[in-house]
Amino acid sequence: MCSAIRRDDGSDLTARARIRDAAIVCFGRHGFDVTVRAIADQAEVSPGLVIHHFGSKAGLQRACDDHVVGLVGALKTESVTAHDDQGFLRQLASMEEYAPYLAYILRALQTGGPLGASLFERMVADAELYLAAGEAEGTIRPSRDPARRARWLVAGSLGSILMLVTLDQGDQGDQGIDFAEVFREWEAEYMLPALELYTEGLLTERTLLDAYLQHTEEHSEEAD
Amino acid sequence: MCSAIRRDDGSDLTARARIRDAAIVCFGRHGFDVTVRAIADQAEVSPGLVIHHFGSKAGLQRACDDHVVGLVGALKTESVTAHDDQGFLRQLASMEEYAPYLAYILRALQTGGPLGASLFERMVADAELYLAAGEAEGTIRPSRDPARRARWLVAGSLGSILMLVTLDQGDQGDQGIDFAEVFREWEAEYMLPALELYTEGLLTERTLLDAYLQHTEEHSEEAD
DNA sequence: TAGTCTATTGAACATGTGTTCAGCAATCAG
DNA sequence: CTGATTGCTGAACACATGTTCAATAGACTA
Repeated sequence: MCSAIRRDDGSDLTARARIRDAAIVCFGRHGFDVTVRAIADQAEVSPGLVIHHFGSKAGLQRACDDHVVGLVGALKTESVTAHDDQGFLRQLASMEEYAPYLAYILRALQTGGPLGASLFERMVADAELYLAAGEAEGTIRPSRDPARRARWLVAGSLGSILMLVTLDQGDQGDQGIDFAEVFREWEAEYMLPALELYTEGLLTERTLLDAYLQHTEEHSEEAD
Repeated sequence: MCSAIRRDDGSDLTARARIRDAAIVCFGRHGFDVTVRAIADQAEVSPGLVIHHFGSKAGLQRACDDHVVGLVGALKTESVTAHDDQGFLRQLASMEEYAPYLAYILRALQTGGPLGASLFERMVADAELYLAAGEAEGTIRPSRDPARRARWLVAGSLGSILMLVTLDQGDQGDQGIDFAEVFREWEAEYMLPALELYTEGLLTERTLLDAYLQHTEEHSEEAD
């Protein structure tokens, strides 16, 4: 019935699971335009079987999305981390075996679509919680609009990582990117300016902020 | 010889130029996977002529890249703007007729490749100049590493815009995105948290920054 | 051992896409 | 008007890719 047979190469996964995992690897490495045949090769399986199990390439991608969100949910609940706004991605990057999932997630964020959007919203919500906690214990400055600040921070740090990965590495030949290495490099390059900005700010005067606050205040009065 | 004939619809461009412009529009709207047939339709021209003029689809994209960098260079020299780190993109967005080029540029940044990388470096260089000028006149705080700060700021703001555009809008049907509108929305959403962060910072204590500075100092001593 | 069932194959099909090429029409020289 | 040059067409070709399906192999039941 179920062919979860132990195989010669040591893997003991159902063919269905093997195909899904191979697809996650391929999608992450080469983007969502990889051919079904390439995925089938990676899974050491015929192209027909891929369709047989998932109905279509779109169905396969949906299965991958579902598997990834499930995995992300498990990771989140099991470890109450979220130590900073990139904590979750960092956690993934630190574990060698999760590299394919990280690549898949970054690809989803880069491409857009429902998975990317939902993951983004999730990270925004986490960041908001974390910032609120920091604010409560006095390490984070209060904001006039905490929700938007959280979105802005996540979009900025996530977008910057994505941008740097995209511009630096080309297609990287045929092997995946070492994301642990990427995060190390990112830290070496940008930890200093980020901390500088976060503790000391960028502007010496309040004029721009005050002008903006006054400007919006006037507009909200007009709306009354 | 040159068939720059005035046409019925009012355009007086060479077919070559018309194809190039159509390609920029299509690449920007739908990404670099658009078919040459779609481009040919947009240019009201046969698919064969596209290849005849540019040799291949890759050649066409190269021509588009060249045209865009030329246009960017012209814009930069003619107006000595760069009023903030996104000044250049904003300038493009403010001019209705440049919308296709803006879309093309964002697509190039999102996809990676030589054009995206070179544009990014260009913006980093501009931001560095602008920040140095602000530092000289006292409105911008000095940094321990101005070059990296400029990169970090550009990657963050550019990446965030790209991220928001990507996640919000799907393929947007068949018409392009109104980038002037996008920037307006972006401003309404994130101007406040950005200004807050830039003037007041995020952290209340210097402990993280000081710890990092001490940590790197120790490491540089080890290197001696 | 024979039979059945199901996971799996791999060749074939339909479609989409980049590219080619023989020919057409329009312009211009004589 | 004739001939020629040239920009241009659109049908055809080669190939890649998602998908189908008849045939196969391998495991389990009796």
